[in-house]
Amino acid sequence: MSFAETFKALSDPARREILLMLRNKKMSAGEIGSHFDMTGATVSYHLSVLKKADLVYETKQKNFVYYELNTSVFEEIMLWFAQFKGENSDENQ
Amino acid sequence: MSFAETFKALSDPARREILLMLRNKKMSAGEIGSHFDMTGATVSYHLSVLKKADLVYETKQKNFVYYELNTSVFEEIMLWFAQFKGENSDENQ
DNA sequence: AATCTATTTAGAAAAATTTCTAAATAGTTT
DNA sequence: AAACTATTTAGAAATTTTTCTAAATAGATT
Repeated sequence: MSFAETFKALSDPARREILLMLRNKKMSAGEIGSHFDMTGATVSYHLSVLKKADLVYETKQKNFVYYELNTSVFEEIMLWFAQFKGENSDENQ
Repeated sequence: MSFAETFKALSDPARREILLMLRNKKMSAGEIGSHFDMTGATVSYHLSVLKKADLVYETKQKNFVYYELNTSVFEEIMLWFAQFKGENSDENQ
C-alpha cells in the first residue's frame, strides 16, 4: 500500500461517498452508480481508483461485480495519523 | 473545515512531508523549502493549500513566516475514519 | 447462437493541479 | 530612504485527473 495512492483515492468526494455507502453492505457497481449523477463508466473509473488503493475489493457473482470495504487499509491510515498525536516533544520554539 | 479540502491537501506527498516535518517544531517557509527540490514559490503554494485546509497555521516574526501544525483538524479526520470502525451491522450479504 | 444485462476499457475533451519564472509585497537593516 | 531578506502573488506551461461517448468484454437468458 502507498499512502500517495490511498490519500489520492480519498481526496475525491464521490469516492469518499462510495466508501461510506459500503460501510454496511457490499454493493454492485450498478447499485453504486445509481446513487450518483454520472455515467457507469465514470463510476467504474472511481471504483478502479479505490481498488488500486486497496480501499475496496471486488467479488464477482453472475454478471455482477460486487464491491466491499477492505478495512485493513483503514487501520494503516489510522497509524499514519497516529504519528501526529501525543509525541509533541519540543512543545514550542 | 471541509473534508474535501482536507483530503485534497493530504493527497500530495510534499504536503504530507511538510506535515511530518512540523510535528515537533514550527518552521519558517524558507526552512521548510530548503528540504525540497522546488522553488520557494512552489513551497508557498503548498503551504497555502495546507493553510486553507486548516492543517497548519502561520505566525509572523520579523520578516519570517512560521508554520505549525493545527492538531485539532487531525482529530476531526480521525473521527471521519472512525466511521469505518466497528459498526459492521450487516456483516455479510 | 443470438440477445440481453452489467461492467470495463479506450480515447478524447474539459477541468484542476502542480510547477516554474518574474514581479510584487512587506518587514529589516544599514 | 536605499538596499536587503523572506515570502507571496500572477501568469503561463506542463501534467494529472475527471468525465464523457462509444466500443469491447463477459456472463446469463431465450
